[in-house]
Amino acid sequence: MERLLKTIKIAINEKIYLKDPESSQLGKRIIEHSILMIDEIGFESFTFKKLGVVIGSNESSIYRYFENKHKLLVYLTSWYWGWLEYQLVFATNSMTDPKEKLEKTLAIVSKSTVQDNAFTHINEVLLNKIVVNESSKSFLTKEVDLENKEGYFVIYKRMVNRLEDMIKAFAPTYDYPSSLASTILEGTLHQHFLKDHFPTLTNCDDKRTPGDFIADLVFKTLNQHNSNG
Amino acid sequence: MERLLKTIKIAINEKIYLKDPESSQLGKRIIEHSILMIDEIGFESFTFKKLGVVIGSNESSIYRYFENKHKLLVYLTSWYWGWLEYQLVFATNSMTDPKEKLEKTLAIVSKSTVQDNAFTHINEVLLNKIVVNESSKSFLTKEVDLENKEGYFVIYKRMVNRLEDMIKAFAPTYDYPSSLASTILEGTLHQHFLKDHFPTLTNCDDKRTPGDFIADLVFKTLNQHNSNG
DNA sequence: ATAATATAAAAGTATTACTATTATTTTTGC
DNA sequence: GCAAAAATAATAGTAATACTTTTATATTAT
Repeated sequence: MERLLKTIKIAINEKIYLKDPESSQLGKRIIEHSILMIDEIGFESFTFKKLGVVIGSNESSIYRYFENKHKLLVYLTSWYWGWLEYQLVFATNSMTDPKEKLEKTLAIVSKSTVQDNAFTHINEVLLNKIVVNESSKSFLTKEVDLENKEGYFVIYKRMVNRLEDMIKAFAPTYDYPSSLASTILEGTLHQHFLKDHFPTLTNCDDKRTPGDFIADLVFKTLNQHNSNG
Repeated sequence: MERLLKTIKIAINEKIYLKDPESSQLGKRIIEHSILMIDEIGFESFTFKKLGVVIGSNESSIYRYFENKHKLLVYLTSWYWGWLEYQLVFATNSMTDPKEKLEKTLAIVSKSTVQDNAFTHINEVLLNKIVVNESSKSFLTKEVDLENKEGYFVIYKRMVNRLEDMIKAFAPTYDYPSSLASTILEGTLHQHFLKDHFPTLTNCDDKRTPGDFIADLVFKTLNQHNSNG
């Protein structure tokens, strides 16, 4: 998989950036260090000026890649979902049994991220932390409808729709396949957050993971549905 | 209920404000118009300066009530959860059947908010919209652990724990009562958001509500659990 | 070698998120 | 009803943010 991914590029909607950060060394440094910095100080405190200082570059040069830090966040989360989607499709493509396929899918979307060395300038473990802690801010804005229309969130939506399809294949008459799919993704992220900051609001920890909870929830729901109509 | 609530005050942790906004006319105007304004322009664009202009008061006077807009958001969401908690306890207190009680609870926490005239300066419908669109930003911060330790989120946590207790009463051996409880609250808000902005990611609309989805999810899960162990 | 492009440096602007000081108004305690 | 205290308003000021613009320098492509 590693070798294959080295030739693969996660395709991000061109409207999100002014200049493709994958097209230059500076662009890659922007991505690499924005991940480190947002993880370290949080999205609110993160600025292009501070980023410029640590990558030894000028604020104005960063503005030639991204209009503002919000679009950079949209880029980073899109990249993450594209990367996860790739893993998902790769791992489940050959599977035929709907149950196995759904199980594998849940395992992939809810597992703790491990470093993937295929993309040397992207730290996937930290990017996953950013998705847990910051990604809601990319769509909880007044501009969400406009940006959605422009296609900023297509990768995420495609991911939810893939999950929806797997749910339908396993339980064709279930009434809420897309609501369950979106709940799986958001719910998993939220349980990861609670595990780290509000342990009394979750039963998840290092032994019973958010993935275990979600798998239990999904299969209890769909099995009950399949057996009782 | 209306008359009773007129004598009730939602108790908010005193560390969240510098001066209790319920203690003066100016304070109430701050709350009233911050709700209108955050709903209208969004939390990012909302400033104390703009609020001062519309309430005909000075920026510096607002700073005597709240240190910054983040604490005001924490106050507003706390008030909302306290208000919902009150309705929940009031409506379910006399119930004895665990199933009925859980059903009623789900109905209350997931229903579309209607205006409550008991608190004249608070528009609960708009406040509910703010909770859907902005409340995640109150805890997705680098300061969350510190603020949690200071008790900023006690009301929300108490609400999740009440839900957890109802789940336990109905399904005493279920493994994930608090994870399910937190998923119910966050999931409901998220489905409301999707319904308004990403209709392809949810099956909920005006006919099949987020409440219907969540009730279906919860009872399918817990019934399956109760019958299969 | 020249032109085109990318990056860096510097300066400037409007706004934000405050703090501090002083003046004025309102409330309260006697 | 008056003085003291408290609350609010007005004004000014600061440092940082979120940019934009201009110009200079370096890099790359033809």
